[in-house]
Amino acid sequence: MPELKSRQVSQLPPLQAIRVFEAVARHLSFTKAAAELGMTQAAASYQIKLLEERVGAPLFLRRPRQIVLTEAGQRMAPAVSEAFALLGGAYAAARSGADGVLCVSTLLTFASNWLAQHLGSFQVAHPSLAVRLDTSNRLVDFAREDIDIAIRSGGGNWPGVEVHKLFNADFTPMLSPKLAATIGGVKEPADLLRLPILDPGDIWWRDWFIAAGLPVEELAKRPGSSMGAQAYEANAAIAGQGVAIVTAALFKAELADGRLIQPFDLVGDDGHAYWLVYPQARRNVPKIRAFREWILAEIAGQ
Amino acid sequence: MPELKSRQVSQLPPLQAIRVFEAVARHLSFTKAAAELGMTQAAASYQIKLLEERVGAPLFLRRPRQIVLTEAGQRMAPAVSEAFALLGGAYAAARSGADGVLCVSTLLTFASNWLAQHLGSFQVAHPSLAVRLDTSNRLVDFAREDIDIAIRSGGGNWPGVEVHKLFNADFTPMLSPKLAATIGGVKEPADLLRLPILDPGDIWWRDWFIAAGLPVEELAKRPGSSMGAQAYEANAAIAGQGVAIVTAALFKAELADGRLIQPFDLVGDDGHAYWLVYPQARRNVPKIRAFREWILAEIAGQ
DNA sequence: TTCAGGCATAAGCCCTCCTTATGGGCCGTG
DNA sequence: CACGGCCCATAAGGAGGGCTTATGCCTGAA
Repeated sequence: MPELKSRQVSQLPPLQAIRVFEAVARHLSFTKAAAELGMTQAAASYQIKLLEERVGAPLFLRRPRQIVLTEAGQRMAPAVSEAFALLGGAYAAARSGADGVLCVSTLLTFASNWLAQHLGSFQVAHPSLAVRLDTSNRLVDFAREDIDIAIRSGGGNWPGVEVHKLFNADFTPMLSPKLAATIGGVKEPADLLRLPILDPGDIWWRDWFIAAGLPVEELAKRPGSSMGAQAYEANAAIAGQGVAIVTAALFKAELADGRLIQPFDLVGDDGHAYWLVYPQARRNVPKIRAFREWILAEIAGQ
Repeated sequence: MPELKSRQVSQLPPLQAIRVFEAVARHLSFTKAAAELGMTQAAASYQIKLLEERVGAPLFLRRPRQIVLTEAGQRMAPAVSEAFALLGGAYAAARSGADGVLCVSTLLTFASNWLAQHLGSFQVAHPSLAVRLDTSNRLVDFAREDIDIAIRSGGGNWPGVEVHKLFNADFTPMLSPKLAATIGGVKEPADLLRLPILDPGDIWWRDWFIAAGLPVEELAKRPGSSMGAQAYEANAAIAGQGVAIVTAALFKAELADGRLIQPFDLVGDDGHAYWLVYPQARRNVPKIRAFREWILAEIAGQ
């Protein structure tokens, strides 16, 4: 589409030439401007000549020891300088601004039970980085959502993204000590059958029942009601409403202070895990690197 | 100097990519922006990808039927648009501004005796063009002075410039009728010897004396005092102070109304002429073309 | 289900733009 | 007054950026 091109070219200045012009106008020297721009004096001369032909008038007067702006050049220089300052500012803002806010997409339970307790140390380590949490159970698509990094659970084989395993998504029943006491304590898996089971339709219950040698049919009999997130079911369990099956690693605090107890060492594991995920192409972006290094160290150290 | 280059590149955005970004951000469409810029959709996609890598963050979210700006993109877009508006304005101003003022370097006599009487018709024909006269006898150097077009006298063979002959710089004696009357009229060349001669050192006098068969030695006897411009000597002649040797074409008005008379048809001609001169490279600049066409027509028509 | 619209990607080529090399003009200096 | 230095212009040549063409994928509409 040559006609379009020519139209375009005629109404917009050649940008590289303008960049050179700006520098030359500032230094009033081809040589110095070229040095600033990291090119040779000849290149600067070439670009200015190009621009002068485009504008249709000389922009500089070549005097013996120096150059000065022509009338046309004087008209152009201030606005051009201002425009470049704007561009530089916008660019820097986008760069640092992008570095200044980290958007983390995370699963609800991970956010409330792990991030909430650990994020403080990240913010201490990176005071200039603001973290914006985006809680969602969807599998985030980095091309479609404004997300820098995500916590996902699953098999870990997603294309186009870098993944780091945080911990296995194992699962084991948990309940409040008070509820356990109502039946004189939970000693063996079968004791659970005497208690309400939260979200009995969860595949995890089935797996765990099988592993524990309990009859799976019992699950089907129960009223099924899922709350959609481990954190909610754990809260229900803490409130004494039943037994939840959750990932132990996410409830260390509750286990430690006795709000929940884990009656059996037996944990189920379907091979799923919690993963840190981000686009491969962005692995070296500072804020992403910072978050990755922090979370991996934090997980390893706890 | 690779280190300079890399420094530079890291602190200034890639301009072509930014230009594309601006268009894409405006249209929220790669395809439309590419069309506006006169390139293919693939090229736009390529440039945006490049810029996103440079910025370190995606600038657009690719949604099914459209794209939207990311946070980083939103931060960048307004300033970038503004910067381009500035650049466009500056460029246009330089272009049209340059078209709006025509700087003419002219010889003093030509200015006062020809341009002053004719320029009006040029300004009527080109009301948007302001003419700035720069009177000087120096041979103007277009590279060093802010001059668009010049009137010169001389042989007409200057390198690098376009020349058009206006009229021959011939020369012939002129004097006021009153002065002629003091010796009973000037009938033949020898009569001049009885009158004061203005700037007898002028080479033109010598040439004309030879052509007229007068003794050249007479000239050397006279007190030499040059006024440096034909117009001044002509004024002296009009005032009756002596005989001047000037170019007839420049004094048509004075001859017509009788302030001056040209006693002899004999004119000298050393091959010099008055020329219109401008840089070859700028022959198609509108204002230069306009002035050239006007002055040639004016000269031819009078 | 098919079609159309829109973006991404790969391969390849052209042309821009930069470099090196050289020359000219002007200044200061010995 | 000649010489060297500074600065810009110009020519020739080469490398790589950036564009095009071609193709694929995805999604929403008919």
